[in-house]
Amino acid sequence: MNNLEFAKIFWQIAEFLELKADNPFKIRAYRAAAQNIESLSKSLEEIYAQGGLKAIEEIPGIGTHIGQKIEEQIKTGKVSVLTQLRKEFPQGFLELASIPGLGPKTALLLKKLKIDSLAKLEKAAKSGQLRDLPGFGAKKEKNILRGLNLKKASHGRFLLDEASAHAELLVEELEKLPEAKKILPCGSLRRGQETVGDLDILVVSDKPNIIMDKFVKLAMVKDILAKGETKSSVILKNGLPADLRVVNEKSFGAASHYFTGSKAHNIHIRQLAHQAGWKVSEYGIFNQKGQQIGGQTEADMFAKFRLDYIPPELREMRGEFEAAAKGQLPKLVELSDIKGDLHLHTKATDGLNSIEEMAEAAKKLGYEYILISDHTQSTRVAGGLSESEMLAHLKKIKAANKKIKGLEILAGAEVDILPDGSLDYPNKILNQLDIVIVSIHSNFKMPKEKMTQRIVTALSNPLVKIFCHPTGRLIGQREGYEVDLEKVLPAAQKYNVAIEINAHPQRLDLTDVYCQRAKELGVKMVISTDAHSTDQLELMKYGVMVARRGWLEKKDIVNTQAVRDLL
DNA sequence: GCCGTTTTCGGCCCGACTGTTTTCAGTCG
Ligand SMILES: Nc1nc2c(ncn2[C@H]2C[C@H](O)[C@@H](COP(=O)(O)OP(=O)(O)OP(=O)(O)O)O2)c(=O)[nH]1
Ligand SMILES: [Mg+2]
Ligand SMILES: [Mg+2]
Ligand SMILES: [Zn+2]
Repeated sequence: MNNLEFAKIFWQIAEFLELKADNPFKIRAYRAAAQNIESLSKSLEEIYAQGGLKAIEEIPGIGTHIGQKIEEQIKTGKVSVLTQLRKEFPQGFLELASIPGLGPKTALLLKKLKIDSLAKLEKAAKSGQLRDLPGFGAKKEKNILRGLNLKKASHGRFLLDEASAHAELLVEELEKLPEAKKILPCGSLRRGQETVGDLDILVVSDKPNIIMDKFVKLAMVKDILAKGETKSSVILKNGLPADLRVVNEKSFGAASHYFTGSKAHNIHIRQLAHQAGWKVSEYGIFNQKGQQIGGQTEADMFAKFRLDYIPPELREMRGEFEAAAKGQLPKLVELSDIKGDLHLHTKATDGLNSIEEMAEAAKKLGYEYILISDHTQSTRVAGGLSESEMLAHLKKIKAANKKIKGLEILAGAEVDILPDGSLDYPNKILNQLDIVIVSIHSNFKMPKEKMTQRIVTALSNPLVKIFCHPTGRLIGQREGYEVDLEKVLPAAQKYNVAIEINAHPQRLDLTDVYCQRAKELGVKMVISTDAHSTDQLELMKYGVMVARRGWLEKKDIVNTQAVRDLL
């Protein structure tokens, strides 16, 4: 069982306990444990195999009880508490609480009335059965119907590029309002999380009512969920929800910190405030008399606690406070550090543009080099090149490199790793390439052991320099193949192969927590776009975000180096 | 259920919006 599956056990236990109106702090404890398990870069199974229950209990947020449940799952394949809870609730009941605006209290009430599925709820609401319940009324009943519709129409989480694009559009609209003095997109988007649930936009203004009135009337707004004088929530026409928060200038720092999150990070800084005899809210840092003593700038939110500034991408409760207190935060890699793109395609295979077009676009980004890396023969669906076609393609790349000044065009290929771990071309072809990058495009459904061996075998070829999109996952479409990164990463280190952070918003592969692990193991990383067209070269920023979330610095990233120092 | 440079017991972040209330509960950020 992988860590995400372990985490899911505890997310579910938390959910069930909430629906039983159990102790809220116990529920929070389960959620904290789930969150921390998702942040681990080593598998619980492996931690357990190496250090037993004791090692498991050293994980933050995991104590004797949750530790025992992990042990039970490993030993017996189930957690009896969860099995029991599942029996207490009818199938489909959990879905009720996923309706926006309908929480655990209401769900519990509905259960008593035997309304325990979405269909039954809809029927009850439509026939006016809910309005007479205690604490209910006609409006609440209508809101439940609206919530049902919202859930049906819900798009789920959004990829980073679509969320970013809509944030930019929304910011453009808000910039037209003279009452808006500052506008800052916050939330998971600012933290560079791989998917985004909603936009969280902060505005500074002394005229919050005017901002709110104009905000909810914007053409891009489809539905208004709530509207107050400091906070409003809407759904945009593309289905993306957006929250707007308006504060005074003097609260800008505290509010941007609050609204950027993460929630767990926020709670921690509020606990630090408590220890110092202060209080932190989105309005500032306050002393016991209630006077504001800080929080006008975001930097001050850290400085007041003797912490170095923690960049948004690190605010995930993954050790950032300890590092900031000791002055040991990494100096994170930046987009402007990137000197080239080492994974791109042309119309020789499944790309849209020519070598020259890709090169010109790369020059416009200020790059020093690119690697043309088209597909190889086994990847037929992508127009993979036969040996002779590749040799001809090579000549074209070399010719383009001669022709185009101010950019080094390196000749490479994204060589398929065959099921037995051998490569799609013999070494006599690979020898002629400047840089060989490799990846898996077929036979995804191998057992973990075999897949791991397949990859390690490929990486052991001394001509191989980069392993691309190492897990093969496509966000929202398919899980990655089963692979033991605890073996692949050390192999990459041993054979001096760099691991790719694929910057495509649907891949973002390797993920942040494994980037951190790779760094620990001394593995070099490279950030590449896998661009299939000139405009996709600009996806680099999303890969940089992943690297930053993985605590990586310029020196950890191969393509921040000059071309002569590459690999 | 977790956790401890004041604690191994008694805390656990703080505030906005809505609908139903006549002072607050529920839900959410
Ligand atoms: N202090 C505190 N802050 C919270 C809480 N819930 C949310 N926040 C803050 C931190 C979040 O990053 C920010 C925006 O909330 P969201 O629900 O939109 O979460 P976020 O953007 O992190 O993730 P998302 O991708 O939208 O699911 O508000 C909370 O319970 N307490
Ligand atoms: Mg959000
Ligand atoms: Mg939000
Ligand atoms: Zn590719």
